[in-house]
Amino acid sequence: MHADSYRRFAGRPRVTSKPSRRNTAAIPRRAAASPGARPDSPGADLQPLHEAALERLRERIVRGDLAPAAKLNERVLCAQLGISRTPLREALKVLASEGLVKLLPNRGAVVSPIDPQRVREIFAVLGALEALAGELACRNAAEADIAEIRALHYQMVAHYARGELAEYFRFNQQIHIRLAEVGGNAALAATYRLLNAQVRRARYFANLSGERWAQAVREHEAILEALAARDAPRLTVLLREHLGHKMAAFLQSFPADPETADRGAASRGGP
Amino acid sequence: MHADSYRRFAGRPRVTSKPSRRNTAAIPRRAAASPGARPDSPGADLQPLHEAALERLRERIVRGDLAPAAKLNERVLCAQLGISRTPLREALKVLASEGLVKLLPNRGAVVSPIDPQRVREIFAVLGALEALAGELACRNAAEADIAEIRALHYQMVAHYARGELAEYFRFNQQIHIRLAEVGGNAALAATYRLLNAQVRRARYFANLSGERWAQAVREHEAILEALAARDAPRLTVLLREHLGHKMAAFLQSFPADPETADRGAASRGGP
DNA sequence: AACGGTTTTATTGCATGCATTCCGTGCAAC
DNA sequence: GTTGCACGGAATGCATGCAATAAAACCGTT
Repeated sequence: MHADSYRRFAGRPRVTSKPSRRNTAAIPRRAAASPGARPDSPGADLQPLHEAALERLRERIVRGDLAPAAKLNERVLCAQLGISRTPLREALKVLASEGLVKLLPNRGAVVSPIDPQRVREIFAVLGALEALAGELACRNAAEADIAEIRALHYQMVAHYARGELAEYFRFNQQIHIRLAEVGGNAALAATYRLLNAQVRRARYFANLSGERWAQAVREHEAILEALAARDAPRLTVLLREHLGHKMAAFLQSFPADPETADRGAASRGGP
Repeated sequence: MHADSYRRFAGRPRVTSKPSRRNTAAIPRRAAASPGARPDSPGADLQPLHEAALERLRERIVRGDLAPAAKLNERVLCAQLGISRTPLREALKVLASEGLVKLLPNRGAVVSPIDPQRVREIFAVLGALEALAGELACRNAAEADIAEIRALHYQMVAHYARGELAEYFRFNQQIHIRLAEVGGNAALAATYRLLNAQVRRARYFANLSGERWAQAVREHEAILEALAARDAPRLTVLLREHLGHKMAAFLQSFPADPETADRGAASRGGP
């Protein structure tokens, strides 16, 4: 990881000199408005520090920058983010409620360790959510939405062709997120994002073989076509298979306890 | 502005080395400035204040004590809970991430208003989750789990027979929660609880007619029997129908104008 | 050297002070 | 009568200080 990624947040090391004006330098305070608004729009509301810290920390955890089980020292994070402990602690509480951080009372916070059993469980829930998402997408998505997903797909394929794993994965995630969004159910999309963030961290532990990677791309291709044809039953099956393969790839790195394996199994039931 | 003098001696020796009891868990009604002894309950556990505040506020919101769209004044809540603003604000941030509270930057927090469209969306997600929960319950629940749900069911029926709506509803909720739990998927249960809490508040807007109430009890009866028989396909259908009826009952009686969200006691003792 | 208990140190949890922002109010201008 | 704006009270956002707690270091005893 290049150190420059953090430079934007280390710009104000002297917060403690005297009671001065509010911190405005370390975390660039951009508009908290809906996507589409320019970050530097004049007159836009500034994002509160606790919210900025939340997003930065969540990003770092999901990206694996902050490794599972890593200790989160408040003082260190404050220095890195250039904020005081109050907004940082507010952010940590939210991350804990999201499941990305574990709070040990009087002993600080750690990044949630990756528990294979828990990952299995989340995969099962994601399976149910994706099935619903697929149905809603087939029914409600605008043609423009599908076109956008197709564009994302081609970008993803381009990165696949170049062997750019990180970029590939980014678009891969975007496709799944958009699929959950275009059905028009915001609560579904939010829930999907929440759970997806928790398993996204596990991707580093799944060794993506060349064959599996190619297969995943083919599966995405089929998913896209089923969506374009608005063939909900077929899309549901494809999504379930795709997720099952993804989980299997993960479980290869984390051997499963056969006794409890079926507890997290993806939902059955024919289309 | 007064330039407050900063004490330079940071290494101030600590006076106390005695194992003094932590502030409290029950959240005292008085200012915690005095470290003096207080006749607190003997079973005082060591729950942090922000966590205790979180649970209390969540309970009050879900129960409707804090009505939808009610303004949450920090100082008032601090006085009610007997804590300072720091842990209170941490709790509010978590409630916001759970969707029970809406934060208006620089303008405070309000209890999330009940948006019929959002409730519909959540019902759809709950449907997908209940379907998965039913399958897992049929497959994995221990006989003791089913017996426990049956016991809850009978208690619920008893309250129905007495016309005790609040108690009936409490057991009703417990049954659904347990159903999500006994399948052994903790992530599913947590997600279900999270979303369920958001729609539970809407129950006051659904006027439960005598006929609908009786029908709901019959539906629960059938659900219980399908679970006892571990008939997953039938259970899935029953759960979906039950949820559909619940949503229909809510949507029928929800006031057309969302501004009528003014029932319930917003805050006792407030101005 | 190992062990139990005590002091030290680092870190968390909470309360509080202060600057900033928002909103209502009153007054002036149109 | 309406609009615009300055002013003031009130509430929020954040930084910081202090107490409480757990881990680490210490130290004498066996």
